Amino acid sequence: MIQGKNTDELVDRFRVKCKAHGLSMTPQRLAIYKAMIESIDHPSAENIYHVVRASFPDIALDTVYRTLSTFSEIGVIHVVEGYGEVKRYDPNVKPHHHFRCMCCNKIVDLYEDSVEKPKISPRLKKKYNVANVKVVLEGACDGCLGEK
Amino acid sequence: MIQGKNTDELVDRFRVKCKAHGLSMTPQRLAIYKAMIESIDHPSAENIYHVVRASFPDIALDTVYRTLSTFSEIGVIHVVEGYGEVKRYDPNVKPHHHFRCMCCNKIVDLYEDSVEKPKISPRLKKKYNVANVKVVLEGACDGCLGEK
DNA sequence: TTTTCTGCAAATCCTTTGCATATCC
DNA sequence: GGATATGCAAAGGATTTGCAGAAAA
Repeated sequence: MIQGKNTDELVDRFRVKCKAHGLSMTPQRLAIYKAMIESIDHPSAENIYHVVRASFPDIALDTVYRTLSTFSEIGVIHVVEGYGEVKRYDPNVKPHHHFRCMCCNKIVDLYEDSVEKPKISPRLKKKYNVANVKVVLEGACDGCLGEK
Repeated sequence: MIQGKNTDELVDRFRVKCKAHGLSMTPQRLAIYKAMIESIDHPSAENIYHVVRASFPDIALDTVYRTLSTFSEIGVIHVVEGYGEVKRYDPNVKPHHHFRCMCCNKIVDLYEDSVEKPKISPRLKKKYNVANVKVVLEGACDGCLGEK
């Protein structure tokens, strides 16, 4: 559950946002959204499918995929870890950060002098045995802006 | 090319690291590694495959996959963006950060009070039209540590 | 000569798509 | 009633695997 929110408030906002984007409110969509906000971990499409099947035995997995994709398009949810991109490799094994162009997916190395490592509380560092910290700036590169 | 490095130095270290891990030095592996360090952007397996085919017309794509996977296991390269994981979704659209357990892939939301946003130079912010900054702490969660 | 790699082909896994029917507004 | 969403089935793309022959130590 999201910090400092309750289900009803979230569902209300969800309805408003769907309407604003001209999306029909179907029981499947509502069930999928509710399953999302009641999830503990950050679920996959398959996870949500299994949860929603309890109330909708006939729902299809591809409906879940389609619906989650729609939701992320209208900003009701976000995709984390695994953007559907192919694997990319980096020969640079020294600590550094990345910029990623949201438009063409170019990735650029950034070094400590331009991006300062975020400060993490010692409590957190210990709690999660933090081995490394990744910072990714997302934006648009020159090439992509030039095209517009 | 990696900041402040030259090819020979990198290749030497590569040879040492392979030997240390008991890996044979094959011409394919050398060609793949060289293609990696000479790459501009962070290449995919397919990208590397196309480059290496210029000198090794018979190399198979799965060899490239296998080799890159081996390289990342011995720490010669890293995987960036797209860890081969399934897509995961987040119902929390407020700005926040993540912890990811490298062992079980659990993802936990972290808020501003425990992870301070990294400072980014205005030059960089402008250059890349930075829309958002993602911070991911990687480590091991309690559950995974307990198992050992 | 023994172990380790490679290429080939096939398999697997995740996700998307086309289409007819059902549902929403 | 017209537009939109769903379920079904099949396709698509990325990555992995089993295996036999080839190359490395």
